[in-house]
Amino acid sequence: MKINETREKILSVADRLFGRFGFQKTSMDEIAKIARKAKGSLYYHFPSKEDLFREVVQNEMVEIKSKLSAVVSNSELSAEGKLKKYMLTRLEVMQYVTNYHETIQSGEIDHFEFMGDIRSGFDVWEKQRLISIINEGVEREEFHIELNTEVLSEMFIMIMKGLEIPFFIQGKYREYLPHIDGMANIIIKGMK
Amino acid sequence: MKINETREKILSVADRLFGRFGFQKTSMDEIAKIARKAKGSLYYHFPSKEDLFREVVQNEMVEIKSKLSAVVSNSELSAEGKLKKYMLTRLEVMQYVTNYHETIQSGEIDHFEFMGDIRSGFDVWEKQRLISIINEGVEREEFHIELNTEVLSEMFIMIMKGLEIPFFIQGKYREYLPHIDGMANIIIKGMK
DNA sequence: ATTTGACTATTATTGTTTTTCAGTACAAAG
DNA sequence: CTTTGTACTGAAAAACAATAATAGTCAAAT
Repeated sequence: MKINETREKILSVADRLFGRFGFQKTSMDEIAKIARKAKGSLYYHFPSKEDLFREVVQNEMVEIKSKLSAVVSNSELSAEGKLKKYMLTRLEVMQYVTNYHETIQSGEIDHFEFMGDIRSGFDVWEKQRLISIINEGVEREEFHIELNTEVLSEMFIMIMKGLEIPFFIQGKYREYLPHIDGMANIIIKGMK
Repeated sequence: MKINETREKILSVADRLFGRFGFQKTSMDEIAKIARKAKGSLYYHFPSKEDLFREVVQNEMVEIKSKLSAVVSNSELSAEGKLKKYMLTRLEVMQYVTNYHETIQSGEIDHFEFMGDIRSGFDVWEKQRLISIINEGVEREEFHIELNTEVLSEMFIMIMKGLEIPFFIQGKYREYLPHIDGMANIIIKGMK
């Protein structure tokens, strides 16, 4: 078995278990056992449990960005379509990145400092994508905005972040979902 | 000392202590001691600790509704002005109703069933006020909405609720506040 | 270079004892 | 009618100690 296969196996099992039981209630022994690897192997590939968790979360982040990038670069969509699709995709994809949310749910958000780094890194990334969509809309004369593009994208992020908690933590995904499109419509109409 | 003075004294001390330490970590003995009343007096006026807490929360609810009602019935404001002021006032006033938030913060939201009643009662109340503002705006031809008034007010509530968590639990009041007005502007512009 | 499983020091869990606390009872007094 | 103080109970929580689980190491094997 090649080195990468072991690594990937560990990561995939860790992803599943962390996602199901959270960081605390998943032991390295359990990961090792289910991945059919010796615990020593885990520590050969990852310096610590926290580092393994970080890598799992980072992989989920790559997944999120990839899905959202596909929306941003979809040339078949208008700027308006991109904004709407972005919101929907974000909500959808966030529902499945369980490890990313685990730290938020478990009270101590800042227990891992790297979560702060990842989060703020994503904030910067997301802001740039939204700015790019909005600018595209302005260039194509789809949007006629009065506010600063930067402020506008911050607003969008604020609303989307605000929705994360009722959607996932409080489990109102199904309850709220039907309104997302109408909400996006209002906001976008306000930019026309 | 009149009967109501004792009652009020107990309520005011309970409000302070519950707000500071939460329901669990505030004892009836402590309330009695600080209010300079005998514990028997507390149970003469309130059947149980939970009932006392309920009354404290209900009082906060009255406070919230009173502040928001003032906005809704302020004849000097346009419908647009009312919507903006409503959002700002709601965020502002929520910051100080600590007991109302206590149950949200402490994980078990539905620990007290009466909280659910109070919350959903407020939801109904709030929806009606927003509908009334929006209808007023439509009548005065300030707004030209395409969506159902009811759905629109739900949207507003959704956004405002979404903001509660980052604002109070995650303490981003100061960080987000400057953007509220711009956000309200966009949404309102989308209704014109 | 990788993988392994026994080994240790630390942390978490469990079970037990002690203390705290909600709620009651009541006699006395304003 | 309202308030007080004291004493009480049963149930829940805090403190503590014994036990088990687990993060991380390492020497030997592949």
